[in-house]
Amino acid sequence: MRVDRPTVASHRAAILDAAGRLFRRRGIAAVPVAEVTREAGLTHGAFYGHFASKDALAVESCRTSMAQAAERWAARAEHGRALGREPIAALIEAYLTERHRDTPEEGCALAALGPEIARAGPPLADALGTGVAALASVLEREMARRDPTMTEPDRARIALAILATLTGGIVLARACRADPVRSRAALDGAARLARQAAGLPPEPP
Amino acid sequence: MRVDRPTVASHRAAILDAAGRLFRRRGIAAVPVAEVTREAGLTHGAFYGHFASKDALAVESCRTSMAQAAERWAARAEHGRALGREPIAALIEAYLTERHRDTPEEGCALAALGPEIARAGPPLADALGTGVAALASVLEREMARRDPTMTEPDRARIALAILATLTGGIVLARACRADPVRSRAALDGAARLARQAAGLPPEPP
DNA sequence: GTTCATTCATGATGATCATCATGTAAACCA
DNA sequence: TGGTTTACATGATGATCATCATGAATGAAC
Repeated sequence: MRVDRPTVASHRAAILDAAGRLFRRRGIAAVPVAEVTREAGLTHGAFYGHFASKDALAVESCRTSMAQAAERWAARAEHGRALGREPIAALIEAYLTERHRDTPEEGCALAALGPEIARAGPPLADALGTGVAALASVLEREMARRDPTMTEPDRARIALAILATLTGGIVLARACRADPVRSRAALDGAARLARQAAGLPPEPP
Repeated sequence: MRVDRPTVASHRAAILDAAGRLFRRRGIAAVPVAEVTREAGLTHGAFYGHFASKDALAVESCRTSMAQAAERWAARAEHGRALGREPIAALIEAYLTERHRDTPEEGCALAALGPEIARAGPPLADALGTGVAALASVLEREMARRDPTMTEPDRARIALAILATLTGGIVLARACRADPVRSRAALDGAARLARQAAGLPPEPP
């Protein structure tokens, strides 16, 4: 049963989308190819017509997840600015939420899969590195806009520090999920510190 | 071939030690039981005399890795103080190093396995949660010592913020390992921010 | 409309593992 | 010291997967 071209494209997109969600929720190694295709409305046999291997899917999935995250960040910063909100503060608040902690399948791939992907070989690990650069550059751009006198290395360092605190905040909040008070405090503490790094007042307005 | 009691204990310890290193280096799912026992100088058949299952080993391994880390932190803080160094500053500097980034098998289990373990069921995830509490309490103790007027929730929040930045700093540095300059900047930026969170001067003395 | 290429479903195949079964030799104990 | 228990090695077993092979059905190109 052959299908028309747009349908083929939608099948590929569905596989990629299902993989993005399943991988972030359960880890790449823990998700069988057959489950990804089932979630996409296909059977396992259809898979290798779209991707060369599970590894290739992981690379592509990492790439798109991270690229989408960078776009979302840029859009959220812009949206915040349009509402008179400090863009970086808007990003921080949107990131360090209980919702993000509890729905990794819709969240940041760096926080959900960072260690697993970083352990992988060059093609996959490089995709993550590229994604990290994209996220950092969103933060750097916003900082440059606010304080054009800051040197580029300083901007980079601070952007990465914010990114580390955001990622670590979610990882930590998930790690102590069984203790809701502590988990909540991890989100709050990380958010305050990230605001501090960005030179913003400690309290959300 | 039976072995005497002390040898049995040393075999169990060797399995636990090998598991701790292999799991942190490659991830729990990626390491076969047979490899753990081989690394411990035994064969796969010996395993189930010591642990009920691979899952049980993972729980025990997480427990001991985190407990050892908490002891190491406490000792390092003490050692720093003995040398006239600010204890939290000493912890931060020891944590955010290229060596830690490059040798996960000797490093922090939270940074190496946090997401993978947090996804797991209660017995394993709870072990991580307990470990996080232990690490946080080392930081809280030091902060209480420096500023006894601080409220307990504030201490907890700041301790978790520091922990998030440390963990995130290593995760991030590993994620962009292919770009040495950026990776180094992630370590430096996270270290500065962590010092700031602790109320210390930005520059290492 | 006919032919050809292609997409998907079904059903292998072979590898990798976790776990279990069995035998053996040595430690423990009476 | 002799009988019993036990820790370990070897060698299944069965499950889970990634990947491949085949065939049917249908879009696409002429």
